[in-house]
Amino acid sequence: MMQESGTETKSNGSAIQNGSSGGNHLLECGSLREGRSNGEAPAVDVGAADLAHVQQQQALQVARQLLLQQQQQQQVSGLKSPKRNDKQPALQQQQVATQQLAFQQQLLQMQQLQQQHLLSLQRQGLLTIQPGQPALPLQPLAQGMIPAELQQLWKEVTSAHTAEETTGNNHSSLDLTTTCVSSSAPSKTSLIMNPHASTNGQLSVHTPKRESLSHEEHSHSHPLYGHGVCKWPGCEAVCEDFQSFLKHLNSEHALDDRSTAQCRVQMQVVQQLELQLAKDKERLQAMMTHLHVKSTEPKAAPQPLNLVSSVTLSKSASEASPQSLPHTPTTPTAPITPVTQGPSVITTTSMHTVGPIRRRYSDKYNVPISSADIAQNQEFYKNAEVRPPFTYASLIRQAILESPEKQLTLNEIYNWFTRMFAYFRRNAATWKNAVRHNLSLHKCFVRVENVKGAVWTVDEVEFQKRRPQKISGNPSLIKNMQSSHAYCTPLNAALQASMAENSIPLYTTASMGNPTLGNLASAIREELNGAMEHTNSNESDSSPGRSPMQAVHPVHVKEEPLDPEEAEGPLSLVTTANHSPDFDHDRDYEDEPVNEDME
DNA sequence: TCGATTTTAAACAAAA
DNA sequence: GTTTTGTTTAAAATCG
Repeated sequence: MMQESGTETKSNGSAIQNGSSGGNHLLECGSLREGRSNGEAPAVDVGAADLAHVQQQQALQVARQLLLQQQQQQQVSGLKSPKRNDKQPALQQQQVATQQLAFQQQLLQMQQLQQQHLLSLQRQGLLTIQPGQPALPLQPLAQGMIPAELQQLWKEVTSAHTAEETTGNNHSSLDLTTTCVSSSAPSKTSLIMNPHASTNGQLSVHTPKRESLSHEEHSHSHPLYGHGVCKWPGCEAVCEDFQSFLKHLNSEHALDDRSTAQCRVQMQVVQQLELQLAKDKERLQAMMTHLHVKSTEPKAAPQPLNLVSSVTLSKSASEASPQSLPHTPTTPTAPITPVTQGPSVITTTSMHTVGPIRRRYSDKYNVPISSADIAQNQEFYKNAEVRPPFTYASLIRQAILESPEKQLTLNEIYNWFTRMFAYFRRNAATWKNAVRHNLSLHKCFVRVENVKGAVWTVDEVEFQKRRPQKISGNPSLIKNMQSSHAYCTPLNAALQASMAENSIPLYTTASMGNPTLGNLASAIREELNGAMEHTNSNESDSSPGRSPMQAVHPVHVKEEPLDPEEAEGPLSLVTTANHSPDFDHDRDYEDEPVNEDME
């Protein structure tokens, strides 16, 4: 009973209080982050140099353990002698040579496994090798595993072996601090295997602080254990408790070729992600520089470019959530709608300083084109409390057309709004009133008495009746539209590639996996093609502008008049929507009370 | 400047 | 009686 009624018509203040976005948004945030932390796109916050260094350390660590393990095995199998020392240099040398050979073979195996895995990743689109990069990271075991390094490593290991023997320390537990201390590389300290790792062969760099974690804490913070599942790459074995997890680790992920290779692969994955992130950051900076974007906070919440130049937050939104935008950490990506009205200065605060600004008709021609655009924008608006640059009528229509039966109740329309747009998770009183108002105002929305009650449908004919002549007669708009169409594709491709390269979960699971988005994509293609068709019929029949799109996504071209109403944005679509709007992928919102019973 | 359109606010009534 | 739904009016803002 907390719906907008009562508070709705009084002031925004109460509506703001009723707004669900705050808490829900945090939930989204958590969910998203968790999704990302599940392996696909780990948050890497170290510099490339640091990462490389750590990886190098880890590589050395792997190799050390391989050797130590071999040595131990040999000792256990009878090679060890109580008095084996310098008195038998020839025998030892022979052993050393054998071990070195085996060691190199192991390295080779690891390298091959690693390359296979990377190839696999590349095939899956999880990794993309840039043209400037080598086709595959063929450098031996990542960085530094050159022959000289191997020799150095071998010296370390053998010296450790000797030290172990001389100290009489022949128990099976390996303490690599000893190794490091006694090695010729004193800088490589702090490589301590934790108690768990010492038994399971887990490779990790632990700080003393980490070492001091209690068992309880550790069980909660172990990066390979979470939600009762082993998070070892490709494992996902269910472990009821931490103890069973440890057992599982020891049994299934012991120190062997496979585990070490997987470790190496993981390192490579992280490295690739880091490299990609760095490249994309650089790319973003260059783009923003090129667009004269003033941004002192590159990590600030991304903003849809079109929203600043063409459409920005409404007055109520600005007043209601003056800090919502910069505090939107979950935005996976900004809409890639291009700016078509000249260079605009985009700042992180501009949206709040502009005051009441409304959409322009020209937004129609700023709409993104490709499915990736739609998907990305969808994701953006789902997570960022940014006002979508679409009219209420367009949104309502889209909501209805997405429904399986092309009809929705008012409450279902409400839910669609809140589900698809974070912006509409607050100020419910305002926008719900607007929705109702639009439903009543526009003739294209037809109320139908149903068995369950009243539902709303869309009268497409009526919808498209409205002022079709306006667009075709405006050369500037047409030009905008075409130019937009022309250059937003590479933008989208770039983003899509970037997302794919980084295997951002949002992209793969939510955007691409959501049938609604595909529906939106096809719908907008239709709309655009219709617009282009219309445009071209008025100007010239040659249609170079749309050819790229159609080459990739041949769609039906609708001969339909465009009207400002439907043309306000990506969601104002002449759609043949036929997908079920069951938002299985939107579980972030499904459990929100706001969706079931708005405020 | 003007007309068209959209958004926002508000009042009101009917239905659930 | 309360809430939801639906209608209508009005004003402000935006854009061509």
